[in-house]
Amino acid sequence: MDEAAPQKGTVTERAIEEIKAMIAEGRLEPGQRLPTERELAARLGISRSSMREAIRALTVMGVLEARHGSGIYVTALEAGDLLETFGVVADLSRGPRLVELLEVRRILESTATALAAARITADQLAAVEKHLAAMNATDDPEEILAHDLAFHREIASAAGNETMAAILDGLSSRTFRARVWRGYQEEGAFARTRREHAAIHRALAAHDPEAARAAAAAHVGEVEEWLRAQLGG
Amino acid sequence: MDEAAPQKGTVTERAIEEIKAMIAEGRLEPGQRLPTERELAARLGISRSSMREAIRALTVMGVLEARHGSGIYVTALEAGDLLETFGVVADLSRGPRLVELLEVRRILESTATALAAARITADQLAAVEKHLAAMNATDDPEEILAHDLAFHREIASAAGNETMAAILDGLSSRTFRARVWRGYQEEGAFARTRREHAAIHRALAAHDPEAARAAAAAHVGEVEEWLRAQLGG
DNA sequence: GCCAGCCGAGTGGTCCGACCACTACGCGTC
DNA sequence: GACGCGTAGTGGTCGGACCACTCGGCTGGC
Repeated sequence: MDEAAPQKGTVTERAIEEIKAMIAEGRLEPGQRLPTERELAARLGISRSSMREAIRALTVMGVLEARHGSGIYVTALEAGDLLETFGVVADLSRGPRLVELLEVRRILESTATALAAARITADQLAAVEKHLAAMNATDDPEEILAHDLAFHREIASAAGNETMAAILDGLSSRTFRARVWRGYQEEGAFARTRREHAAIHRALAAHDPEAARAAAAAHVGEVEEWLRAQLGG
Repeated sequence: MDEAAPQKGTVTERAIEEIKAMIAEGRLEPGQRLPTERELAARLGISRSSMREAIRALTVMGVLEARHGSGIYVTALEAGDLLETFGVVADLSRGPRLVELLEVRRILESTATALAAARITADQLAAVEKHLAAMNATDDPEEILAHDLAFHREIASAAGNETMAAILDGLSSRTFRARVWRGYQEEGAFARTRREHAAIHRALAAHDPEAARAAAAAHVGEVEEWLRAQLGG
């Protein structure tokens, strides 16, 4: 019938492209359920094993979601779904690449904080303050890190760009920060971090974008410079 | 013997984490060859099928590279390898998400262009000019788009941050731009785009970071505003 | 002695069929 | 009417078989 398959690349890659195209062209809507693995495989004329590999790849990328016993669904395709893999990049980057990543974070974080200063609501500001207080009230590094992350996430969210917030979240992923912090805290940078956070909060409360941008840039730049020095000598 | 497996999640997910951990902890170096699929599967006590799904997922993410008949290798783990999936995000984003993505691009592109203005060498500037000239010398939309992409990639590269360049490359991926351009060009924005590119080039040649930042921000912002208007009404 | 070509072992790529684990829905029971 | 059980159907896992390709060593001729 339709043996026009050009045979480009592996069959699994073709399957991946096929499903991506279905979504991009609107043949599959976010949240919609896909045909079963067995039918998808039959439809493309490939084995279920190959189709499963394609589905797994898209699942890991956050495009699809497989529910055991129920079916395969397209995710909401929101920023958070698709940008989760960004954390992997941060986890596997090393050396000079890590500094570059931190530079990207500095650029985005400073802009996001500036935007947040202009737009933040009272409720959002209260949430920021909650994490700031919790961060200063404990000595458990684990807990401090968690509230630190939430602190910045809340700010990024207040900037009104969920995509940017998701990227920043990935750039500040757990292992990434933990790795850098390990040696950083030992140099008494603890107090400095606390001061920087206070400065950021002050700028947000005053709705001062320029001050917020400067404070955020300095905050990230601090770590950036330290890391650069570590690599240099 | 060692039945301490906590059984969290699917076996494939565990395999993915296992391999990622091997790389993150330095047990696997960039470029190094992995054991065979069959051995990896045996080592983790899972079937080859499941292991293949894990490998496929990591391959798509740009962490691993499978060479038929030869073996599986860790990629160089350079920015380009890992951030290739970023293009998928751009391809699948729609509506408000697309505007947010463009906003992120505006922020990064303007900063990258400003950095490039300060650091660009004569050779790099010549490369930029080459694409600019080629872009203005043809009417083929396909070719224009290609040179447009190369124009910006060259600039991002001159900024000295390969990670940022890779991200911008993903944000400007083929289908992403083609999709937006389709309707954009019809409104006579062609001449305006050409003027904006000229302004960017002028700022680069003059080594004027502030002018470069403004020109790049305006260039991206132009498309951003148009897209925002499309969605609004 | 050297080089070209062949060839086989080993690798990833694909397929098949079976079974397990879980979910969802309907039917029967209370 | 609500509850609970059973069953059909789904994704998850497994094992084995075969194909397509790569690469190194071997063989043969020059």
